[in-house]
Amino acid sequence: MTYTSDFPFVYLTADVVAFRVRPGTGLSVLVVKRGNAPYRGRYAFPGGFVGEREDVERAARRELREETGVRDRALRLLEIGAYAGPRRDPRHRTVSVAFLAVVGPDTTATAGSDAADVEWLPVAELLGARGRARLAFDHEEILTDAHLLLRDRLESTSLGLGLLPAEFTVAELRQVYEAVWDRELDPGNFQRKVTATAGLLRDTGKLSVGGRGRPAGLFRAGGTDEIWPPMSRDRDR
Amino acid sequence: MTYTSDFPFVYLTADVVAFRVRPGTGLSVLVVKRGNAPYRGRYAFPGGFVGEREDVERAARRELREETGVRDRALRLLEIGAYAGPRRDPRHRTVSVAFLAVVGPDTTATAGSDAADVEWLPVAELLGARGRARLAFDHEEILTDAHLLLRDRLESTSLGLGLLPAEFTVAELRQVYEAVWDRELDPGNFQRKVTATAGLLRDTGKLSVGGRGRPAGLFRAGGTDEIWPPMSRDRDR
DNA sequence: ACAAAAGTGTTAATCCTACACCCATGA
DNA sequence: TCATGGGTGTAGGATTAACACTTTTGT
Repeated sequence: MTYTSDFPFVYLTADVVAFRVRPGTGLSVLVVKRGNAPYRGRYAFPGGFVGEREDVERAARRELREETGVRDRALRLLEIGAYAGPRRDPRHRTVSVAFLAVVGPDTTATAGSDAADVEWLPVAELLGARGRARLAFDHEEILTDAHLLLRDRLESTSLGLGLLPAEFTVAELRQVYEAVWDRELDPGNFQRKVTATAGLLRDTGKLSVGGRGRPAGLFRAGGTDEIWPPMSRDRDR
Repeated sequence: MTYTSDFPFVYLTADVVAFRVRPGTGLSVLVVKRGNAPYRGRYAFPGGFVGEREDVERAARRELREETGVRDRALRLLEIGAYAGPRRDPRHRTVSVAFLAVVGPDTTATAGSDAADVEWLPVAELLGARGRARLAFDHEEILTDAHLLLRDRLESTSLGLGLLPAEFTVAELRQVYEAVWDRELDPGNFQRKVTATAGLLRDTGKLSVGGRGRPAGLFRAGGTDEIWPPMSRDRDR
């Protein structure tokens, strides 16, 4: 059908910047290789038009589900911001509301119905000096903002727990922080900090198996979202 | 003219939540009384359509200028978020990008060209139990978000300085914090904190005149935006 | 036994809070 | 002189950073 309007209008899309952390590859982000112009061959974040009566966050959640199969209702999306520059899409003025998502290390990319290449790419590759011009549209700016938001939220919220399986050790949680902050943390102090923050972690009583050294306790998310006082709080980053 | 589209589209508007602090009335926000349906008689934030080739932030700046005369290029707008619910405007789907602005205490509301009532209303009146249903659309939610953002930014940035004249005393800055946080602060500790934060304030060498008690030093913004370690950092709020 | 990783103890530095106290002005 | 607010001094508490040290496992 054709829509008509007496005023200038824009298209509305929802984009998702989904982060994942794996021991080997560190912090990665989910991208789709574009098969068509504009920006053919470059990477873009999963996203698409918001349905006529659809909520923007719901659209973002739908995009994430289509590319990863993640349908966790508890998964929270954080709004990064609105990207609305008049020339950001050469075809038509488009406003994208971008959301940040964190998923577990076992989340894989499932090729979308349009047979596009869906990949997890390390953030360092995309934002480093060598990685420039690999992202489509203004998605490099979106990634920069998303990365900053992720780093910031790890300080004072439990967002980092979303990057782990349901049960995890304190060392795994520390490695998540080290990957996101690109910085080593003192194991002892980290241990004390997260276990002393009331409600952040729940001890399962179980111990991890395998691995070198003394077995570690297994924890689950404790339900509290706020970390107070915040983690880190250093100004060298 | 008439615009046509093969896809569903939305209107794009920019809204400004401008805050002001005055000794008597505390923290207030700039609103426009609506003269037409929908929500006739309720208050809305200054805002309007973004021009076809206009940047959203520029549109917000234009709206603020039209209602207050403020044309300060240095005035920074902080994005609060995008408001895009499918039913937030009963006439047509409209996406509003809302910005936070802080202006000096002498900024007055200038009636717009559409002769609408432009007023500064205390935030407490609009968000308190008695003030419910005085704002149009989803502007109560926007105000809540703006208020939270303002309170948060005062902790770690120099944003509060925007609520003062070019030259001010430490006590005036403290009163700004007290108005925004709705909480009394220890004058001595506040003095030490803001003067010890490198680059935050610049001492003019001049002293305030009039007023009771010992004259206070007059300061200007020092240029640094970051306050580290942050102000306040208490969890009683 | 040794290496490796988990987890605890300890100390010193930093920063904030509370509040005492002196300073400089108007009434 | 007294009240008022500006500004500094100081002691105690909370939190962190650095690192030593013990615990518990695999090799």
